[in-house]
Amino acid sequence: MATAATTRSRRTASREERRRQLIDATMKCIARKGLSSTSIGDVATEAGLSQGIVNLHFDSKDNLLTETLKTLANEYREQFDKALDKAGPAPADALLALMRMDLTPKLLDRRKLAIWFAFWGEVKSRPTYRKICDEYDRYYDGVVENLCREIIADGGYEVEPAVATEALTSMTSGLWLSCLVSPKDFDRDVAMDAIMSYLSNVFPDHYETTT
Amino acid sequence: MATAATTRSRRTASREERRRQLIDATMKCIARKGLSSTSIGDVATEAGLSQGIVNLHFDSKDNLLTETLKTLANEYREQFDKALDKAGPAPADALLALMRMDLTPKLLDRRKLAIWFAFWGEVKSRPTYRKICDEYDRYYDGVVENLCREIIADGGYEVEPAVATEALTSMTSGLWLSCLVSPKDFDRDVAMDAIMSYLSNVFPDHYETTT
DNA sequence: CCAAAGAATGAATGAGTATTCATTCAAATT
DNA sequence: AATTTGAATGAATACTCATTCATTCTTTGG
Repeated sequence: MATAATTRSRRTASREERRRQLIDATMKCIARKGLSSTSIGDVATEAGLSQGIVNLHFDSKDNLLTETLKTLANEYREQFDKALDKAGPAPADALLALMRMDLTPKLLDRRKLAIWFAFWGEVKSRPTYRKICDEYDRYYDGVVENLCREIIADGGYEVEPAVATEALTSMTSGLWLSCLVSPKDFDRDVAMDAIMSYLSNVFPDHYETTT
Repeated sequence: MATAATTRSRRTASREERRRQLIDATMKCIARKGLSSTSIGDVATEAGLSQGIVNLHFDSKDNLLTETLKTLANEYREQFDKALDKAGPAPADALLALMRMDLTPKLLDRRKLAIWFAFWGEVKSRPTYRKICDEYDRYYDGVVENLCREIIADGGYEVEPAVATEALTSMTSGLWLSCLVSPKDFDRDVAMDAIMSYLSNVFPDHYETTT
């Protein structure tokens, strides 16, 4: 017992703990190697566990990936709701807070983006992925559209709420792509300015130009 | 034409013909089954040819995929250049033509989008893909930025050319995602309105509001 | 302290797949 | 026709990888 000092972390963990640990490992692998070359063995190794562990807790690789996507989407939603909560009651403030959130370093991190795009890349051929993404998107769009509607009513602007919503939400996901593909050129401030150029020109009374 | 191999007359085709045929088959497979479950055998079957054909013409699967991405990017660039050519000399017209092109049914087709996103999904883990995408993007951004610069100078607008460019190009790729994930809800007219809401508010003298 | 239950292992299995290459075939050349 | 050239085939090879499961290890409750 010379090596008694090595307090190996508990060999057994609760079901939820292990699932979460494996999902984290899956995300790391996808970010590093891509979805197409992430094997169940890679995930187990990344988690420091054995071959069979994934099927023990998730039954299949397919299921593991679906659960990973759900977790990713839930994490985003938590950020989203938290941003809404923190923002003041004014719709203009809330909308700005949501836009800022999308460019938060925590989210706008190439590893995280890589995972989102990995799943989006399979959306067409995997209806399950599409449904998950669609369901969450619908929620975000609803919130943004309501905010836009209030701002438009308040300011007497011409634009349709649905149109402004589409413009803003598209812009943020497009900025993500830009960050993923051209990390060298990508500038968070320019990205935020791009969003502000929309807000301050379409909703001028709510977002004064500071220039 | 169910399969490309309808012309059974010639068993042998020129090198370039076969390569193109195989790339087309690859695109179809990626759109249908996704990148991760497209095998070299699938591609050969889709092309109506035999197992070994891909490695005969492309040496490796990796190379086939890289060449497929290059072809996809070239096709986009052709559309881009053609749209620029057709548009009048006025920068505002040229910019509008480019935006319209991005929403052309020919490009905004879920099968095509699925291929783009499939490659973007692997960008982080495959430097080659990233380089190809980045290189083309740089070209488009340059053209759009020059158009924006001229429009801004002409209209005396406040916005930075780089900022307007980021806003517009991000919006179009974001709209693509929207079409891929929520095809039911996606509306081409709303998408075009979203772009117009930017143009007509940021460059009001160049894009009059028609409402 | 001892079972019983549950968690984790890791070797074995079998399906799938990229790549190779000896052979077959069609067209061009002599 | 006979020969040469290059395209195409498809069976064989040498992998990788998801899944299974008998066994081993930990914890817990009596």
